[in-house]
Amino acid sequence: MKKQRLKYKQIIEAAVEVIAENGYHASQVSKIAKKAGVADGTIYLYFKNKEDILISVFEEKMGQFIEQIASSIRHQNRADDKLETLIDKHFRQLAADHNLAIVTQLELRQSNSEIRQKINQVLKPYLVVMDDIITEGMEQRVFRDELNIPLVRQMIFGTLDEIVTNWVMKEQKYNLVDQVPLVHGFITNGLSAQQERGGAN
Amino acid sequence: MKKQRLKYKQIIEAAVEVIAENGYHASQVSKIAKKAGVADGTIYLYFKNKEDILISVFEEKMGQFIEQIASSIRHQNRADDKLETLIDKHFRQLAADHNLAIVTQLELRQSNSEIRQKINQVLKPYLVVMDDIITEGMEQRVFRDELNIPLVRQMIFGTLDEIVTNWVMKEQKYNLVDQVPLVHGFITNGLSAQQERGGAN
Amino acid sequence: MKKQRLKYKQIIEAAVEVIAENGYHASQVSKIAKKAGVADGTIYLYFKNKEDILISVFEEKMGQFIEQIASSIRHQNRADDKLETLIDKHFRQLAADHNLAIVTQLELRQSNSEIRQKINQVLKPYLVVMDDIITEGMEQRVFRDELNIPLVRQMIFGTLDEIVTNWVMKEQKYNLVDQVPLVHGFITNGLSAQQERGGAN
Amino acid sequence: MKKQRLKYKQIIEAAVEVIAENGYHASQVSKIAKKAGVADGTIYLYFKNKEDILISVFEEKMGQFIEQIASSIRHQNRADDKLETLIDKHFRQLAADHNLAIVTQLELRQSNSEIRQKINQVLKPYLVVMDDIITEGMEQRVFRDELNIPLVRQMIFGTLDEIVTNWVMKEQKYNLVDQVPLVHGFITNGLSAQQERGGAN
DNA sequence: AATGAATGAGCGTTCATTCAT
DNA sequence: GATGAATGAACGCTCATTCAT
Repeated sequence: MKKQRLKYKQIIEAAVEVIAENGYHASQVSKIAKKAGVADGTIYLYFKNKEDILISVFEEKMGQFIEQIASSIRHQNRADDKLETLIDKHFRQLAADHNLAIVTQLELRQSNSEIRQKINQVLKPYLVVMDDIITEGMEQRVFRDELNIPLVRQMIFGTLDEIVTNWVMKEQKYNLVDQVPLVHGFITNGLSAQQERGGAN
Repeated sequence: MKKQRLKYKQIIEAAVEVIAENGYHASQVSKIAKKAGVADGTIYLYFKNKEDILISVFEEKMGQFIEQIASSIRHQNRADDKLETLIDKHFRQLAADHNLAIVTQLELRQSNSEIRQKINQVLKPYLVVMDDIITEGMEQRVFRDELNIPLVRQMIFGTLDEIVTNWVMKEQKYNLVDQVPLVHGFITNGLSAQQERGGAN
Repeated sequence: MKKQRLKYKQIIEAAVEVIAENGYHASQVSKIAKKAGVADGTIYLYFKNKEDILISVFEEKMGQFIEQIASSIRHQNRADDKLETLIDKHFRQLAADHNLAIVTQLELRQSNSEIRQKINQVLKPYLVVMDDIITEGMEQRVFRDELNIPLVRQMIFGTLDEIVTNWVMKEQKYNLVDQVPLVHGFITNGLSAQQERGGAN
Repeated sequence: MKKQRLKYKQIIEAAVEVIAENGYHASQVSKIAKKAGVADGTIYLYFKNKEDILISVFEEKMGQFIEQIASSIRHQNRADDKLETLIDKHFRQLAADHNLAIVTQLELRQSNSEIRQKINQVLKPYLVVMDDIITEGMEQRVFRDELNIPLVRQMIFGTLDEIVTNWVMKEQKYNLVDQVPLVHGFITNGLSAQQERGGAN
């Protein structure tokens, strides 16, 4: 399995297109096979079952997605700069591939909990990247130091994810990357040393 | 239809239980009927079709959910107090009904886009509540005044939603309501008057 | 059962209308009840089951139909005059009640063989009327005398029935009664003393 | 679809048998599949849906039926000879295939109007054959020349159809083909040059 | 007599997966 | 390796009939 890389890739790409075009529930294996230019049975030479296709789509696409972000922040020093880059790359990559955005934000979420568990495994390295930024931010005293890391990471991820999902559902009518500074401001402010309540003095 | 409120409620409750126990895709109408203690056909005296059951579950449960939050903040004045109450009630209500939490955070999201559209309609009043708080916060100068309201609301909703989803997926091992102050702090900080970047050092 | 004649009639009339409007397969008992202005359950105080309604419709309507024809020919003497009257009344009555024509020619034929057997029982007196005309015609030497009565009756009935059915299916665009002389000519010719083959000239 | 002729034929034959044995309404797809020796799903590789099976049965069987009649009369000259052949072949073919006779005369008529419309389309060539004979008969002065062709055709078809239906309903107790001369005599007499009314005496 | 809420059996169709070629 | 015909389990919904009121 997964030997001949070419056909494997073809099927993955076909799956993304088919799911983006037809929606999760109307994406039959036979449609993916047709789009990939192979026979239905051939799919099963490269993937264990339909579930495996979906997870593999996520692995392939998210693997690149995460690596792209990780490598972009590698040479940066300040946690809040890293965070800004992370947000920028997160938005930029999804804005650049509409099909992928549709698939990851809307369609793949219709899969059953078992598949979603596995998808979460794939996301784990991304969460680690976030956790590291938070830790660094606390060390650098860029962020408050009493932060509950998993909680903060959930807040950041939830914020980014919801914004992208809304953008996809609004049929990508506006420019997602334009939102980066606002989002970054919101998050860094939220994480920085606490002011007195109510602020404005 | 929807005449005899009693049986209608019975079926709604049964649906929540069945979906929480079996997962969205394994929730057959016949299972719901059995759990509700009625015949399969009886379901269709109260609901147009299966889809209608699911949407009604959301309407009933989220209707209460939102109303509970809305009425709790009605008598409060400060936007950040309102926000704290909103977060508290949001978490508290889902923490109090584990089945409902599973259904809304995990299972109902597997529905097709048509159902999800309708679910989003039900959520709309909640988003309005949030928008109002943000507007008030700006007027009261509790929040910065140049905020992009829809964007901020997405960030708040995304934050809360992701935290609850994580809590549900972690099988509710910890106390969700305990997280309220941290989350509230994160958000109000994020929204309050901007400090110099990076703050402390 | 069949006690209070009023409601019984109401239901029969409603059934004809419902079947004519909706077609046989879309004529649910509940629709007939609604049109008749009674509760579903009331139907079963007057009829054993749905099948009984359909047969009763046929009994009521065809009873009149046949009686009308029988009484019209009673005072006539010549078999071929009787035949002409029979054809005329047959066409005239169905032309006068479009709903009935639709129901008897098209819709009731979609019933299963069991019901159709019973419908045929209702038709029997009509066939006897035809048989009597044929017998008389032979005695009067208006028709050939070696006729196979059941066969001839089938030919006559088949001829009339097919013509009416075609007229109904053509949505009654032309005048059915206008066809009487031609049909009568065809049949009496067919039944009269045999000429040499190829006939007249 | 309809590729591998063998299985297609198997299913058609199975459908005829199942319908003849069980009646139209008790002929489930699964029964047809079982009788044909294929899986339920296989049916749908060869037919669009159940309706398509029924129409195809009619197309296949009636196609042959009509072609058989058409080719038999092709080399004949006199219209009344052609008519006799038509009646003979009509009766002979249905007498030779009892299942087919049951299906076409009784069961398929229970189908809804949509299917019956399509069945009528299939019959159209047969009606054209009849129309041609009538036209020729008039040209050859074998028949009267003022005939209303569609009406005459309806009378002929109605006659034949009713005779076959009666024979089927009488459970085929007598020999259908024996009736040919009588029926032919009735029709040609009916169509030949008019004698004075009442004829013989 | 009349109601109408409740019942529950019954079936066409889809589609992931297999396997003979 | 590649094919694609064949498989068969699974389920939402309808509607004639009943029966407590």
